[in-house]
Amino acid sequence: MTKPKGSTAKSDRTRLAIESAARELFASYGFERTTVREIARVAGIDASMIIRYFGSKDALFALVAMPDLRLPDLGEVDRGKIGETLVRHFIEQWEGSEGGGGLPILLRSASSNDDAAKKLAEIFAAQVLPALARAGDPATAANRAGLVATQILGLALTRYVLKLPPVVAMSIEQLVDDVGATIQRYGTGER
Amino acid sequence: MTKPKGSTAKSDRTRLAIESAARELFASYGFERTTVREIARVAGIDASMIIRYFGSKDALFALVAMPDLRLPDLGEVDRGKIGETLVRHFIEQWEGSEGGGGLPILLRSASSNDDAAKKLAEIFAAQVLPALARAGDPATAANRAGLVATQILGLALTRYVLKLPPVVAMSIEQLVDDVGATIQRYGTGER
DNA sequence: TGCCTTTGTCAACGACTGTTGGCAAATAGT
DNA sequence: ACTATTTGCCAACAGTCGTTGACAAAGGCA
Repeated sequence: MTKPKGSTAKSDRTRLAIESAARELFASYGFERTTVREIARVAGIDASMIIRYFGSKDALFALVAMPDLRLPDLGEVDRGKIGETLVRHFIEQWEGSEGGGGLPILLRSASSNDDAAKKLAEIFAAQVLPALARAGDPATAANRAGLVATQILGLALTRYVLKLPPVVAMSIEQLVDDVGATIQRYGTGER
Repeated sequence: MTKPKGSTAKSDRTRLAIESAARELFASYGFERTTVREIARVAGIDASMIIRYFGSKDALFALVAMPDLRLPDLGEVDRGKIGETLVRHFIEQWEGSEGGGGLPILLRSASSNDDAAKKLAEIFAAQVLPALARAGDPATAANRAGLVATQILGLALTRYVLKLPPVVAMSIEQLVDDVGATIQRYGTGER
């Protein structure tokens, strides 16, 4: 084993440095184009340490690409402001520090990595779907969650991954207004 | 030079076989995970031929990843059916033969390939933006095109790249209805 | 002090990548 | 039929990838 009994070891700093570098590079370049040597360079240690600490590149990716969307309880927010609430929640998380909670990391790699795509699907099934089940007829929850996914992931893709100029240029408030109205309609099932 | 004067050469069949295999593999696995050896295997020839015919892997990709969206003239369609028209146009193109006109190819690779992302931005600026300029106030065209991009690319991503189950399960008519209403609002600027 | 586990570097492995040059077979032109 | 060009395969290159094992410094504990 590589792990001692306690967690007060001096090596925890290295461990965190590796995780931090991995998060940054995976988010910027995706899984395939991020090399363990580059992660090691940013973390300031040797590439072989990464294997010893985490077992493999895949294991390290699986560890840092576990997004927790931290969705609010939609049963407690104003029925008419579900869309606005959701969009603001996502944007503020993405705009915030440390890679926006891991979802951009997954999104970067999901297009060319089947495991990442599968994990993204699980995230939506496990977090978005149950949250939306409380915001309308549970029988149509999967349908509504799918529509929400097309718009939320499309927003994340164009603004943070592709960086399409007109989408990047828009203010948070405008996005909350325009996209929020769409999510409101998709999420609740209202016409 | 590798190209003779006329185009009646027997080698044109090989050229087309390479392009076809490249389109298929780039669309399925993206630029990074598609190897020239695999393209050659599918095309039934040697890998070195690809370099001789197209110069490099990048050049081949640039050639097959040139989507022409073939957007209809929005100035001639019913003002209230712009969203429906656009969504149906895109879906039918994607659902159709030969990789849906190249946009999925680009989308697969754009997440981890800067050139592909840049080209995708150009496509939208050169094709979607002018088409939408005729469907509302030209001053807000960029803004509206950006919003349309978030929804259209999000739909393509979730249905054809990530293959999220609830999105895949939806019928074309339902997508035209639900997503079409969003595009209608984004594209025309109406509330 | 001496010992043993941990932290780290270094060099190398086998597998893979895009790409190149040489040479056989097929084909076109005359 | 003879020749020159083109089409194709093969072997190999230089580079990079993830991963492994050996071995040197460092630190805790007796």
